[in-house]
This record gives sequence, C-alpha cells and structure tokens, in this order.
Amino acid sequence: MDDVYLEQVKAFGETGRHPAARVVTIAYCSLINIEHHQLKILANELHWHRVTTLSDMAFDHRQILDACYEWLQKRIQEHPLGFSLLPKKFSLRELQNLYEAILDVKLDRRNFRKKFFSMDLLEDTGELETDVPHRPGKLYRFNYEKYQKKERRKWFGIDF
Amino acid sequence: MDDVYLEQVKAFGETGRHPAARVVTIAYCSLINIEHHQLKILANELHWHRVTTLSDMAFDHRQILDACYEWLQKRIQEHPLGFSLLPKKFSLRELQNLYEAILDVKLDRRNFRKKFFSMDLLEDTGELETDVPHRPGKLYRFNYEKYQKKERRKWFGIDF
DNA sequence: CCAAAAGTGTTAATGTTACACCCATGC
DNA sequence: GCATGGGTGTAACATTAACACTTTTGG
Repeated sequence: MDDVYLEQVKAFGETGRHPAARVVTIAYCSLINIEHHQLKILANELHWHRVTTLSDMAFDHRQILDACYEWLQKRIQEHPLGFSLLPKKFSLRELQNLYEAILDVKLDRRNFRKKFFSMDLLEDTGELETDVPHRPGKLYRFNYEKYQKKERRKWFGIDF
Repeated sequence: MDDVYLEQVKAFGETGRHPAARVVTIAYCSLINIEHHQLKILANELHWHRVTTLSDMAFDHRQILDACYEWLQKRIQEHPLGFSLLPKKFSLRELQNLYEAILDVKLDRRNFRKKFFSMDLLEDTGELETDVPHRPGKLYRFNYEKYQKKERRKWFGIDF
C-alpha cells in the first residue's frame, strides 16, 4: 500500500528467530481504514484478519503482532492516532467506538465526552450526522494545529 | 562491556543518515553505574560524558541520544529501571536523587516517599545508612518478585 | 408514540500537591 | 548544642468514576 502513515514499534533481532539465518525485522504499525485502502499484493495469501481470531503464524510473528497491539493500546491513549482512522468529521460515538474497540474496554459516555472536551482539541463543525435512525450527533473535527502547539509536560508521575 | 542489561529504544534507518550508504542502527539504552563498569575499549576516544555538556556528534547521533534520553525519562516513570543503578540496599534519598537527576525536576520529599510506599514494592531491610554526618536513613530493597506478580492495568486514561 | 442514541450535571472517591515540625546522628 | 538531613501528617485541590433523566430524530 502507498501513502500510509507508519510508526515504528520495535526491532526484532534475536538470534534464532529464523532457522536459516539471523534476520532482523523492524515492525511498524499503522491505523488504516480498510474500506479506503486496497491490498496491492493479492498473491501470497495476503488477507485482513481480526485480531481476535488469528490462525497460527510463522516464526515469532505472533510475538511481533502482540507487541504491536500492546504498543497501539498504549500509544493511542497518549497520542491522537485514532483520528487517522475516522473521517475528517466524526461523531463522538465513532470516536468512542474506536477507543473501545482498540482498548477492549467499555467507557462511560459522559466521562469520555468530558475527557475529550477538556483537552480542547475537538472543534464543532456545526454539522450533524445524517441517515441515522435516532437523534443525530454533532460532527467534530480534530484540531491538529492546536495539538502541535500544545506544550506537553515531561513529568506525568511515577507509577508502576 | 559485558553483562549489562540493555533495552531497545528505537531503530534508525532513514535514508541519508550516513553519506556513504544506507545504514540501519538499532539504539539501546542501559543504566549502569560507571563506578562499577570499565569501558573495555580505550581506543577511539571512548569516554563517559555528561548529557548536559556534550560536544558535537557525528551524523544523526545527537538525535539518537536525544531519543534515548527522552525514552529513559518516560520509561523510568513507568518501570522500575532505576534500581539497577543503585546498590541492592539504598536509602530513599538515593532513589529520589536518581529520579531528580534523570527527570531534571525537583520533587517533594514527603510526596515522593508516599508515592513509593503506596506502590508497596520497597522492603525495609532494617539497616541504616552509615558514615553520614546526620541522622541515617533507613535502607530499602526493591522487591522485584512482588513487582512481577503485580497485575498491571491496561487502561491508564486517555490524555494527550 | 415508540425505539434508539444524543446530550447534559452532580456527587463521591481517589489521587496529587503543598506545606512545617520534631528526630537522630556526627561533630 | 548545632548543623544536617530523616521521618511523618494533614488540608486544599484536582481528577476520575459512577450514575439518570430529558431531547431529538426516524419509522
């Protein structure tokens, strides 16, 4: 695929990963909407899979996948990755669904809202959802520019 | 050096890092007590340096160092790295000094104490500091076993 | 009018920050 | 007895968690 934003997760370079030789793999992770991206290589049994129902993988590939998923769960809590997976204008429900899916938790709707609004990075577009069989939600846009300018504290607090 | 525990920080593989060819570097970070470890290679101008007063570095090595330092500052807040740098039995003052040095912040003594004791991973050895020109502090030991068994929550809270 | 999800506020619990006094040791 | 840093508790504040009712739309 072209034009996908990748972030590096980790390099895997243990001896013995591959039976034939020492192989170093650098794993990257990306959030992409599979509706909007086609796999270019259709050979080699290349498919999309659910993370919950994965068949056996070769070598240490399962470990790599697990490392990526854990990385993602942590990363998305600390950085605004998720928006690349949503349309430019999205409802809070879509955003929450995304977080719930990735983190595999249920979140309180009101507290989720408060949290995001308190970060002050979502802009009301003034538009509403359409074609929903219930009260339409407002559509928001993520303000990347504001996010960039925001000063991030180095100190979060010791906790382990 | 032998026998130092390394943790991987990041791989650097941009094109153009090195003028001659594409070079991939995998950076690792370790906390070691330079009193207890000798540099084995004395050629090649290999020395210890303070991070605060570093001369120019070749290629993108400064970026690598910065990435490592930032990684360390984050990592030490979430994982018990620091103890590898202290003697097995250490005073809380030593521990706090370590955190203050790495994070480059001043911390409140009482709150630091409370924080660590609330994690319930420090064991009182019953011993005291010696040869200090003031009231000696108690010596503690970090309980790695308890730390391992501790269940870590996946969910910390969205914040960016 | 019914179903479905949106929108909203308050309270309790928890965690974090700020801060001051007495104590034990070496000199 | 003085200087130095060790040890401790509390109150204000900030953050998070829990929780229920009204509103808007489509059918």
